Amino acid sequence: MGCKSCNKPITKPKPKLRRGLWSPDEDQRLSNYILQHGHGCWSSVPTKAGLQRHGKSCRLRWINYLRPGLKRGMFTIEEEEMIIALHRMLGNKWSQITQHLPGRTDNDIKNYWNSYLKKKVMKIEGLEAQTNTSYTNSSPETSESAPAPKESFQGSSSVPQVFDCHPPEQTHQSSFPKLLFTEWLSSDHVHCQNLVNSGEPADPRVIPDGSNLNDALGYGLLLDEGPFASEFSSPFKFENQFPESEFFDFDSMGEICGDFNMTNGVNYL
DNA sequence: AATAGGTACAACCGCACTTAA
DNA sequence: TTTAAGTGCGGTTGTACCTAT
Repeated sequence: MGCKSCNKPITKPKPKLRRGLWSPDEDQRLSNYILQHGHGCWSSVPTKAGLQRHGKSCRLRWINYLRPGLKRGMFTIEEEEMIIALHRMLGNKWSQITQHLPGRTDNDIKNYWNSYLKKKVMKIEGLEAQTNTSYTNSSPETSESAPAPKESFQGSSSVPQVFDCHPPEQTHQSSFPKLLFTEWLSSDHVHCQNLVNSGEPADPRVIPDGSNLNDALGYGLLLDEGPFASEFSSPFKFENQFPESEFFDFDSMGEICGDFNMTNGVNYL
């Protein structure tokens, strides 16, 4: 069978294909080709771009490294918190988590999680387990092996999706102050610096050491009160947790992510 | 200075899904 | 309906770099 998009039969891959790290020259070739012609059928890209690589390898290189608009460098506190929160809800659905972090790739996020965030979350949860034994739902395996929730997201984010969260009674057992996710993020410009610089949250709603968002999302603290509770109309919803009118709005997260564009001077596709 | 261990990042592998013939 | 190729995704591995001993 031929390639769907280029309508040409694809010859079997050449036996001599390069592997391993990409050279600057290869990057340049691939980048030039795709910017001029688009990728079209990935399997034909290497040939047309003059590369001795698998189409799959080209695709990965483009998506994870060469694609315009990628954000390089350290993750911000906001991104970190968002990854933790999303991972708690979605599990290892990196592609879905990536949709809410413009400029980051699933590979970036996956690597960051595996190398750093996972340990951080485990540490936080370990502390929580020590200090508050009532948080039994915060099991380490949730973040460790992170199987996707039974009703986890399937398909694209444009399709209405339902979160399967913890039972609502937990909401009222927590000693932590209640905090809207978007509300918390809206104050990020303030509290993040406070957290980092002073070690004490300026906002009493914010819990130090990055645990506030985890707890808020993990124990159903979000959206049951607060100034923005009535403004949400997103398809995202904690089905078993909130009244009909109270939704968890990822569109708002997207707007917040928009700040990244501005602050980093990066244009995203 | 040498080296072992840890970390971060890039790339590959294999599976599942989609789609066209 | 079947089959084969393309594509996407998550898991894993390889490697360069850093740090502690």
